[in-house]
Amino acid sequence: MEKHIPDIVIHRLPIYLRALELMARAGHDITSSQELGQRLGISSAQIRKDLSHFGEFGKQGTGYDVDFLRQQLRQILHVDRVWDMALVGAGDLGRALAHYKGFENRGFRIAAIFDVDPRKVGKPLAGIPVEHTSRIPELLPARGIRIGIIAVPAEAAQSVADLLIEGRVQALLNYAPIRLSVPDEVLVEYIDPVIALQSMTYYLGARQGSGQNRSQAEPAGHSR
Amino acid sequence: MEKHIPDIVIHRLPIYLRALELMARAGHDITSSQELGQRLGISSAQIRKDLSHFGEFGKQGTGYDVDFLRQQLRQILHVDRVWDMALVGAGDLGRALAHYKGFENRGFRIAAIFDVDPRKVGKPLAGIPVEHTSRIPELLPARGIRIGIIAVPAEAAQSVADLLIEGRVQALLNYAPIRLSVPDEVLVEYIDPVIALQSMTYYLGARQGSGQNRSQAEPAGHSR
DNA sequence: TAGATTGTTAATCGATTAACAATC
DNA sequence: TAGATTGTTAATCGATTAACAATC
Repeated sequence: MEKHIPDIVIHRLPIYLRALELMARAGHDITSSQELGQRLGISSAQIRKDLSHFGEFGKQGTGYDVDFLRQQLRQILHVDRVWDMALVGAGDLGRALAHYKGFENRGFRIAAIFDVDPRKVGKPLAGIPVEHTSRIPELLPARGIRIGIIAVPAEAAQSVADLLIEGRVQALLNYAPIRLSVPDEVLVEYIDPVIALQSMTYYLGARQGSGQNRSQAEPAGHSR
Repeated sequence: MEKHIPDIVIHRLPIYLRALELMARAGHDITSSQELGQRLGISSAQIRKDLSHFGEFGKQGTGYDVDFLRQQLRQILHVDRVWDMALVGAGDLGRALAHYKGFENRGFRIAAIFDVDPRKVGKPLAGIPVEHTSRIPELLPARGIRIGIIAVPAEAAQSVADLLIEGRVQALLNYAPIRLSVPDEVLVEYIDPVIALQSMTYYLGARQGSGQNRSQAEPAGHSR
């Protein structure tokens, strides 16, 4: 009987894990909620509270064993295994993802690549043969792939999502700047750099620039 | 005398804007908080509350003029102009970002590219000459660039951030899977696909797979 | 006018933090 | 033992939602 754990807590765990991996590699054996919090800009109380949803991992007076907590988080997040993923889109972004070294060791691997461009189909990318997008529903279930990455233009993203779902995928990482409509049981995470940039320019706009970049005509003024 | 607006509200505005751009392109003239909310999976009350921080943009009984609200949000987020950005890292990811069409029309442009690889320096990428990373502090201020994108390996990310800050950059978009330490006044947003993926595998792990992907040795079991 | 939807208030809900007993 | 840090409780803080008067 699992009690419900807030989604926002789940989203912080990978950040804790990433910090612990780094500490482990730096030869750190022991840490504390305070040290971890300082490093991440999070209060120590919050880290202890978050972890307490899953069990007791520390020792009073000492803190946490870096490697033990790391293993526990890997289990909790289910990245103590390797998840095969299907990448759709072999353009520039797809290429970058296919070559990305950061998946290895963090629980993920691109195991299949799809594109609609006949010039790309058949040729390997990062050692993986590119298949035609239309074959997604046929090929995925047999390979046990449960995660899809969408790296196609916005116009194609929804139809690719539909194909992936037909292929029994349960989680989508969407790089297209568009909201997907999917069944309730399918998880979606979005990556859109412009969304991140625009929340920074909100704050930047109010500040002084360098004085050099005012060449562009400044429109009517701020809201209000 | 601006009252303080919660950061979480600011982070939702670009999502509203993106939806409005889409509606505008689809020929939608008018919308309502309800329609917008349904489309985004957000309550209508929240949308009205968020917007109310900045003024009154709607009409009782009618809703919002799509184009007017879109223009207002563009002003509020300061993307009613074009922001020049410096891209650091001309590898696969840098290439993908340099060619990315999604910056145009949403307020951004890559105006300078840097890399340390002498084979890349001097050659153009997406029509922009690649300069050596060491020239960042010298070149950025003169060009009025206030935003930097970090697309280099994790090991190099902090030193690149330091160079960008020396070059007077005020906002960083960091693709390296590492937390940067920067002065308080510098804004940072992080993009790490693995963080997004790991929060989904938390939920996926508890579910049934297809039965085919159990070939990999399953470790000790779930937490607890 | 009747119907619809806003902007806003007050109530609810949930997340963060402070504090501390337990204990290594 | 003295010092440190956990896990947890209760208090605080902040965000979301429900409801509705205002009004187009």
